[in-house]
Amino acid sequence: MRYPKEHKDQTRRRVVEVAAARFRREGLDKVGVASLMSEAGLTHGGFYSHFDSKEALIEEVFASGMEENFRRLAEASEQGGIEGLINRYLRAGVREHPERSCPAGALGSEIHRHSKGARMAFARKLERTVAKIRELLPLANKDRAEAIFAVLVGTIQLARAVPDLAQSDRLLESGKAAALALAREPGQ
Amino acid sequence: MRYPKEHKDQTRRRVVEVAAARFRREGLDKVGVASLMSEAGLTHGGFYSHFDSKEALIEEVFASGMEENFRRLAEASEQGGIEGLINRYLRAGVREHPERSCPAGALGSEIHRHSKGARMAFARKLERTVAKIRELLPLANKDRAEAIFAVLVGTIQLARAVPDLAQSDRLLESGKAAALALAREPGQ
DNA sequence: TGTACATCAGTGAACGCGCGTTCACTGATGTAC
DNA sequence: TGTACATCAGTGAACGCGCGTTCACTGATGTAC
Repeated sequence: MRYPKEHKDQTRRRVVEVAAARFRREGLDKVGVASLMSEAGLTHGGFYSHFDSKEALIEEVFASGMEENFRRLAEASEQGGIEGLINRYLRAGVREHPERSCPAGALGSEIHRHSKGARMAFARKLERTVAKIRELLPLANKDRAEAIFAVLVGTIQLARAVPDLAQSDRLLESGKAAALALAREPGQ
Repeated sequence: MRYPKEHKDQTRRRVVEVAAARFRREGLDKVGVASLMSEAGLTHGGFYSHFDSKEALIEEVFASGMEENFRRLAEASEQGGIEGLINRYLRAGVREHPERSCPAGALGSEIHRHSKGARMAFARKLERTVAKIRELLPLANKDRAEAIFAVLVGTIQLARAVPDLAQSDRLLESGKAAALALAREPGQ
């Protein structure tokens, strides 16, 4: 078929994008290579001319996919500082759409079972997000950046897991209030 | 073979126990019925005289399994109050042994993809754990119980996901300090 | 300008494997007579 | 007390299915002459 030279890169990026969404919604294990490729408009055989294995795709997704989420959080913080970021992260709409949400929230408990490469890529993303939070904090509270992120991750997961909407909403509110308290109240 | 009357119940409990450990270590999807039964000393065919489906076992595990973890947290809080509970939850040893750890930490991001029954059973466990935390808090901070639990869940997951031990240790320390701050510092 | 050929992204059949589930069967023991 | 039979927890072969991966092939287009 001989495509224009940038064609293969475009295809690869499309597969990564599709995977980034599907993985977050359905989990890393539940999404098959064939269904991924077909959603990208291709057949499954071609997968291996782009990636060595499914695990290699997972690494790529953690390394270069899921950027929309970080961008959205950064934007929200430009408008509303740390409070803007917190509210954006724990919006009710985010609970219903894991496919566009934070990787740590969507896949947190699965990552440790994957390759070193995937975990390293995840760790780099985590560091960057924590750094973003840290720069929004007053000097005395900078060492709480990791924990603030942990409240957000834990809260969105619990809010998704619980089937009762009222209980879920309460979890979100409690998480927002506590994350904000950690950001603003003076440390010991 | 005709076994004594309490035999079947014992077998069922053994399967639930094995599943509770394996699920937390390997994930709900990665553990097969056959391997579960063989670890319980049985063949896979017998599974369906105990449970309607694998999903029914998952519900049972959330409903009645994983009790050791709650008991351990309750014990730690009898000795050391909320600080004892927090330190127990975020011990380095817990990071290395998801199979005996908190279901929310080990499976948090997978639960929302499962049956209503499983999610309801999880929600009940969550409520009980949050109530336990709440009773350890000073009056002014009782509404932070959910968020304190969320820090613990988020922190243990991030600490497990990250491959660098130093980064992981930092996450645990930050989580402990923040959870304690939420418990002790006066609310707004 | 026209023809022959090399390239290579993508195709689709095939692989071995483990999954969840079904079902006819086994055989030790409790129960009925 | 001794024998015949019912029970039922557990067995293991078989099912259809989707998985990740391999590989010989296709065929439109860029390149060489």
